[in-house]
Amino acid sequence: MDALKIEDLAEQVSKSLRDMILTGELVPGQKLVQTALSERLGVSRTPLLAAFSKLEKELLVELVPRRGAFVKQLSARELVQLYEIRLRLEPLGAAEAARVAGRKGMVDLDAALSAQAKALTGDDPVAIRLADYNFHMAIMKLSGNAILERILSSFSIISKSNQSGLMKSGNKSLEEHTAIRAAIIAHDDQGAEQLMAAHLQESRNVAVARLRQEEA
Amino acid sequence: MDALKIEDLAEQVSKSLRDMILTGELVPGQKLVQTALSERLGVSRTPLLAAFSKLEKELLVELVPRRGAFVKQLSARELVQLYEIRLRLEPLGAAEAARVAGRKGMVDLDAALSAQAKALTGDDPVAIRLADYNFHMAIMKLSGNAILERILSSFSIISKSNQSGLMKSGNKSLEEHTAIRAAIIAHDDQGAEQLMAAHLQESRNVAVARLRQEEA
DNA sequence: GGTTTACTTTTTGTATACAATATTTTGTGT
DNA sequence: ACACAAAATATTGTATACAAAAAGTAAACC
Repeated sequence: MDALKIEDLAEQVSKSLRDMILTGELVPGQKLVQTALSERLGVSRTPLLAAFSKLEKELLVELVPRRGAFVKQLSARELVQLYEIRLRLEPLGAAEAARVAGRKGMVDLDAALSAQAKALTGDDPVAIRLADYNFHMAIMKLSGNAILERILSSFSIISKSNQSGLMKSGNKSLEEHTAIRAAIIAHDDQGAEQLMAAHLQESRNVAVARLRQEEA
Repeated sequence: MDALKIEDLAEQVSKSLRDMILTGELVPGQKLVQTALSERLGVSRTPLLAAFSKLEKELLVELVPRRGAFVKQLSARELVQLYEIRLRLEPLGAAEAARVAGRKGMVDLDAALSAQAKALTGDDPVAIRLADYNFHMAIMKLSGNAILERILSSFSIISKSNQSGLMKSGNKSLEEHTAIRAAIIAHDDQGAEQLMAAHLQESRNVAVARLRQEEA
C-alpha cells in the first residue's frame, strides 16, 4: 500500500509548522527560534531546519542567513501577484476537473462543500478559511493535474491569500462554490472555468484596491 | 547592500545540485547518496539534507523516506501537466512585462536573446537549453511579478520541460523569441501574451502526442 | 541450481556538540 | 540621563556521532 507511507520527522514538523502559521498561532513577522520550536515539537533542530527549507519554498517562511527564520509577511503587492496567479491556474484546474469528473471525486468535493456550509453556521474564521481552502483544493485534486495541485497547495497560495481578510462573505462564497460544483458535475468545462475565474476576480480586485490605497 | 547577501551552505549546495541535475550530470532516477555527495561538494550531510528538501519542492528531487533521495524523473503525463501550467503562467508574465517594460529591463532581455543566438552557432544542447531558459526567465523577471518568477524558476519548470527533447528547432525558437521581444518593447501586452502562448502551445502539443503514444 | 535465511555492511534519520556570528546586557564616559 | 563601547549571552550554521533501517552478501536448505 502506497497510501500508508511512512513520514519522516521533517515532513511532520513541516506540517505542524504549516498549521501553526495558517491558523495564526504563529503570526507574520514572528521569529522562529530553533531551540524553542524544537523543544515545543519534541524534535531536534535537524528536522526543523529541513522543514524551514521546505516552508521557505512555500512562501510561508522567510530565511535570512545568520539571522534566522521568520514567518513570512506577504506585502499588498505580493498578494495581488498571488491572485494573478490563482486567476490563471485555478480556472485551468476547474476546467480539467469538469472534463474528468467522475463519481469518485465528487464525493470529496461534496464533502468539502457541506463542510463549508457547516463551518458557516459557526463563527470561527479559521475554520471558515480552511473550509474554503479545502473546497478549492478538492477541485484541483479532481483535475488530476498533480503538478497544479502541488503548486497551489505547496505554496499555500489559497490559504495565505484568504488570510489577509480578502475573503468575501461566506454565504456568497458558498453560492459560487455550489455553482462551480454544478458545472463540474455537468462536465461543462468552459462554464466551470469561467465561474472559477469570476469567483476569484472579485477578491483580486479587492487586493488591487488595497494595494492602490497603500501606495497612496 | 542587500544584493551582496551572504549565502548559507544549504543554498550553495542547492545551487550546485540544481546545476548538476539540469546539465544532466546527475541523471533522472539516479540515487543521490549522501556521503558521496557531501564528500564531493566538501560539505557535511546537514546542509545537503536541507538542499534536498528545497529541491524536492522544485520537482527536481524525489525524497523517499528511508530509501533516500533520487533525481526526479518526470513522466510523460507530468510533462503535459507542466506545459498546461506554463501555458497559463508565462503568457501572463509576458503581458505584464509588456505593460511595465522600460529601458532597464530590456538590457537583460536583449542580452539573453543575443546569448541564445550565439549558443545556436554551437551545438552544445545544454548551452542551448540554458539560453532558452534564460530568455524566458528574463521576461518573467521583467514582469515584476516576483511570485510568478519564483514559481517558474523555483520549479525549474522551464529547463525541466525542455530537457525531455521537446524543444523546437533552435532557429524557430529564436525567431519567436524575437517577435515576443518586439511586442514587449512596443508595450503590446495582448500581442506578447498571444505570442508567448503560441510559442508554448506547439511544445505542449508534442508533449501530448508523446503521452498518447506512450499510453497506446 | 535456485531460494530462503542469517549476517555484514551501507546508508539513512536524528540528536548532539562546537565554532562563528548576532543580540542583549552591562558598564563607562560625556 | 543619554550615547557609545565592551563583555556576556543566546542563536545560528555546520560537523560529527550514533541508532535504526535498508541493501548487500554469504551460507544453508530444499
